[in-house]
Amino acid sequence: MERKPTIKDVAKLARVSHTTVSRALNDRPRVSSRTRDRILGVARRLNYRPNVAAQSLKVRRTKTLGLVITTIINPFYPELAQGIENTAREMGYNIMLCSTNFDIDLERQYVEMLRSKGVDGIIFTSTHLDDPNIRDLVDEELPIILVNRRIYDPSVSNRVDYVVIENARGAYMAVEHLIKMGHQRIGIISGHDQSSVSVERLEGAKKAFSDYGLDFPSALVVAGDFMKSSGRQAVAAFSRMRLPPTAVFALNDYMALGALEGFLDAGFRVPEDLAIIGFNDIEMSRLKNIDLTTISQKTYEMGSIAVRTLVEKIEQKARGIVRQIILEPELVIRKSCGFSLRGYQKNVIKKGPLAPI
Amino acid sequence: MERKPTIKDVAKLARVSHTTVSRALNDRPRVSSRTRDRILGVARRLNYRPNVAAQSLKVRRTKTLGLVITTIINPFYPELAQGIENTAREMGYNIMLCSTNFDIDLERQYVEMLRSKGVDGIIFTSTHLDDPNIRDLVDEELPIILVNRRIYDPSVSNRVDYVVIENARGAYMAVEHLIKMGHQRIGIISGHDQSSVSVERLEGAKKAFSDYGLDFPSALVVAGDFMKSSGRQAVAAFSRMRLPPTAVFALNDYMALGALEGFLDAGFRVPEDLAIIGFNDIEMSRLKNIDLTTISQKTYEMGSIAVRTLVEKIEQKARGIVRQIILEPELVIRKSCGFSLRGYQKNVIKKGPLAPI
DNA sequence: TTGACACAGAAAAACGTTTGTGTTAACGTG
DNA sequence: CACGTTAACACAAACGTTTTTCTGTGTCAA
Repeated sequence: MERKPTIKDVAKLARVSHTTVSRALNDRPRVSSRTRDRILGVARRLNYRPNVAAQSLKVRRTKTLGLVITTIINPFYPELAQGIENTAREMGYNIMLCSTNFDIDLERQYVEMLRSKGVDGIIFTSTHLDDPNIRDLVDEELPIILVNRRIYDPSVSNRVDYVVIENARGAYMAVEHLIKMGHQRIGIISGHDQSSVSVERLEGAKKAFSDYGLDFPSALVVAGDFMKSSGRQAVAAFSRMRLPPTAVFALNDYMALGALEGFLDAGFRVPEDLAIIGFNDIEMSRLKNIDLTTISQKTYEMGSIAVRTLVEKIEQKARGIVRQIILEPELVIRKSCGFSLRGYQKNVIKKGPLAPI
Repeated sequence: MERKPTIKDVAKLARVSHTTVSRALNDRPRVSSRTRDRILGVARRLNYRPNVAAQSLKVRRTKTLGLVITTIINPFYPELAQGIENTAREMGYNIMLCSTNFDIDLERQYVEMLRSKGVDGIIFTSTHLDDPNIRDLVDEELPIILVNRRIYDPSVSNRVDYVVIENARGAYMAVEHLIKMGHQRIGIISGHDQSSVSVERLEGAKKAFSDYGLDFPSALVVAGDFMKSSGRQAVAAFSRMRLPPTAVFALNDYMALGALEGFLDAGFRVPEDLAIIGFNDIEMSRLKNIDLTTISQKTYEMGSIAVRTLVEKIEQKARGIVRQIILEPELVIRKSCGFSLRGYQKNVIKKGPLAPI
């Protein structure tokens, strides 16, 4: 296997210095169009491709972005990843995929790898509430953007870009929907407690209860971890309660689907015996025969926006400006809460929040 | 933001030459353990991290693998990607994610990018039957491995590594199951015709029909593209037929689920009125209330094996040896074919293949 | 006719590593 | 005690680019 042609090989054949070749290739001024064409011709003929390692050693950028996620198995992420990858490609960047499996130490290792490999920026979807890895990155001014989750650490939280959904509002809508359907004993399956998503959705839920004059049912909150199996396990916990819930809000769809399975296995009918609502609107939830009522967000868009924002920062156009983008959630009513069964009107008309939202 | 520390900064503080630092860092012989420790200490103190661009410029490897897939949206891929990513990390490699959206020209662009970035090897899951990009790569002896799909081009097919499932056998099992359940008019939703997966599953299906003394129902074959929506569209095609099928074999689960939706929408009951079987056993198929009967394969394993095989090749341990690995499919009986409803025995006992398989 | 000035191009330095070749000093060994 | 060996390290070249600085050649106005 003969060596790959370098810029010098091109130079030799085109009878110019390698400097000139570099200029021609990069469309820089000081080359006549005649020589430029000649050089380009030779380059094509040799099938020349620049050595990116050498380039980035010199210009200190790699046109590569790191993407740090927890696990691509969680069906929320593929759509996000697709939005990220497509947009990155359009903008001339590649994506380095890193999955941390929820392990903050693995996250640290990955961050080190990414920095060592000289990525131009990092997209985080695995942020912990006070993630030390992110704190370091912010301090060192490597461009990063947080997606879906954000960081609360006050020393960095207002210096870092992010794009998230308005989780509190989405959760509010979810719980409100259940309340309007006539439920009072609403179980909640929470998520990983180091995730802002969990905190904010819980907070939104609380506000809904309070606005409707109900006590927050702390006893009905079961800990989950955003994965399907934990939804299933939550069902076991619910069924051991003296007064089990009549409806369940799972902080994400994946757990909601696990819960759905659990309830069906336990002989419940959904929505007749029990209502379930989730959050995210992943593809599974949309399946006929599943038809999970949920809060949707523009996941693909979120990824796409994240990349555009990050690249703007990298390419200096937005240095110094902090961009924190919050997207709108939307209630998607399907069948898992019995809306069509019971009729919205009957239960609702007389039930508005006690105070305006 | 002050410059990142280089090997020379470490050298200066440790009062040795940068050569010695390099040796110490890479655990090479010619350094006394006393100086090694001193150097390591300084490196840690400075938070030194090697510049991978410079390294790979010198040693011509990047410890990075390219992963080329069609689209991560197809739920078959996340599990595969997870297997690939986890194993790669364990072996010290990073993954560069590229999704081609089924566009062979985009695939070419990606391959160029990957080569330019100097990846040590590429994992392909988007292979076309006679993929010119792969042909080129094989000719240039860049280590690659094909996953899930393989290439037929005789000039390369026996020079390239791959790990696939025995598609023909799996499809055989699927069709056999339907035949044993008493079906004769079996519709088939095919996949992308440039994919070996499609060809081989079709072939396996044919053999099943022939072994059981049935004609291959060419008229009942509808073209799909492995995506869910095409499964749905296939239903429309089926329902326009004079003699519609009583059972459907979709070449993958994703299309099977689309078909399932289509049939349910059209008022069919599954499995009572119509049986559906898929291929891949993606997570969606396992959902309660979906319960798609299908052919399963060890997807995560497949990714993991692919990486291990590729890395072996890269690290010279297996240069020259061609490794073509074929995994076993397995029939997973759930509810979409009515097995439990009708009872296997009743229909089957007297129906064996006419000739031994 | 002579500077001034573009212009096209070359030469050389630099990016941060790794590695082959020197160089020195200490240490045996006969 | 002279000589070879080894350990421990330094020097310098090299990897393939980009970029700054330098050089030569026309061209044009004064």
